[in-house]
Amino acid sequence: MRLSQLFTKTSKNVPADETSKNAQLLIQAGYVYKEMAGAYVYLPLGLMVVENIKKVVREEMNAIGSNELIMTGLQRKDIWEKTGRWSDEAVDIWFKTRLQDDTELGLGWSHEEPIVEMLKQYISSYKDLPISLYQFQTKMRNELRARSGIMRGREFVMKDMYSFHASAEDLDAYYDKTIEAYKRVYDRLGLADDTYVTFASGGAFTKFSHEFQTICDAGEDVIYLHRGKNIAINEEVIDDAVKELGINRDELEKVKTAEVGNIFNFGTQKTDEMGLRFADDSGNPSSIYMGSYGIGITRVMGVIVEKFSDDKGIVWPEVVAPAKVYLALLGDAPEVVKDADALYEQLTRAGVTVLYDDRGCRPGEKFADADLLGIPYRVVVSSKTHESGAYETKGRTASE
RNA sequence: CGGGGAGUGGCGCAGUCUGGUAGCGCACGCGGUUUGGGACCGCGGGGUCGCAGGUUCGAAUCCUGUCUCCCCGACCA
Repeated sequence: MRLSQLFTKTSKNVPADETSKNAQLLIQAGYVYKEMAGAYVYLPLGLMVVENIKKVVREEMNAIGSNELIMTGLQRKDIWEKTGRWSDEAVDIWFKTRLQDDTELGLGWSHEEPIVEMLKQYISSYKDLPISLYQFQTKMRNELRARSGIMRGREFVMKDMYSFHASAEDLDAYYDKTIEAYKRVYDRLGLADDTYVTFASGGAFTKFSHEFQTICDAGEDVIYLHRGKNIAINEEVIDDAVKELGINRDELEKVKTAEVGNIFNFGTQKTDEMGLRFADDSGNPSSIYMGSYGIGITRVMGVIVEKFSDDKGIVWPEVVAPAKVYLALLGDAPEVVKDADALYEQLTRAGVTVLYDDRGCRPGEKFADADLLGIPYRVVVSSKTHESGAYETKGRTASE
């Protein structure tokens, strides 16, 4: 992409009404625009990052046999009433609205109930199981207080996956498979070193659910960690977990984290409540086992910015960066422009993503923007490089 | 929802205490000089001070109400 054609620009001033690092840097660099508290526009560069994260997640979910779909943002009241989760007492973050004929609707904050309802039409026999489905959805949650920039919004992009099984064993096996897939996701996103599979509350069928927690000062969670044994426990279940796992609490280190993913074993509770069943090999109706697995895509983006930045700006891991190379054209000498144009084309043809800074601004501004934007590699094309016949390249974090 | 802070050109701020009809930096436009780490000089455009009401000859400034934003807490299937 040519920067001369990009409508956003970087700013020297950071917004005063944001104190979180991720929001400041993302707004300053032109990745996001704040529409209101907890709701951000993903501008062209920001969208590229979101899509890059989604690509990694998509590949790993596909690899464990899940099917992608997109469900609706509008949701039916009657479906959620079946599990008692329509009421504001049960779920206090609902955005609700109504049709012109006064029919009440909800804006999706999760899709467990709707997907179970939908599957009644597609699952009838054990031959139809197991099934795993996922989507990237904009979730709407009426949080009391939005905060931490894009890390906790009222509207955010989430990957949610749901799996359905004929037996508890089959669900357990898939649950474990998903844990491994999630590990690969965070590994590819550059977060592996600081991300822990964490025991947490909320399992309906098992004692604990699992969360993926990334060490991050801007996070909202606290976990207890044993780096050596690779054990992590959310503060909310620390007493139970210590007992259950037979470990000494004193050996655990207390750290602040951000929840970047979670997985739930629902057992047959939800499918039973909603009447989703299958015929086993004897033709008898049987309960279906369900798992639910989430990754906050935009939150992950925020966490990455929080963790990977320096005094000059963002330092994106290569897989998520909006481009791999920042091509800085210095000066406007025709032969130099020709060099840069040619290199841009050559790299693009070779499948290397490039932000081509063909703007008429001064070198210092281009270097500063390259750093602020956090592009992994910078290539300079100038009259000097035209003379020498060699381009200058530099890694984002390399010193001059 | 409780506590604290803040709303003044697109962004960052000063001015508010001690009312007299708005200023600076960035950004933007024009001209010129520049051109390897966010250049410099000159000229210029853009706000009526979150919104509503009140006090006053006169309100960004005082009073009342209200909306919004940020931080801490509570909350977070």
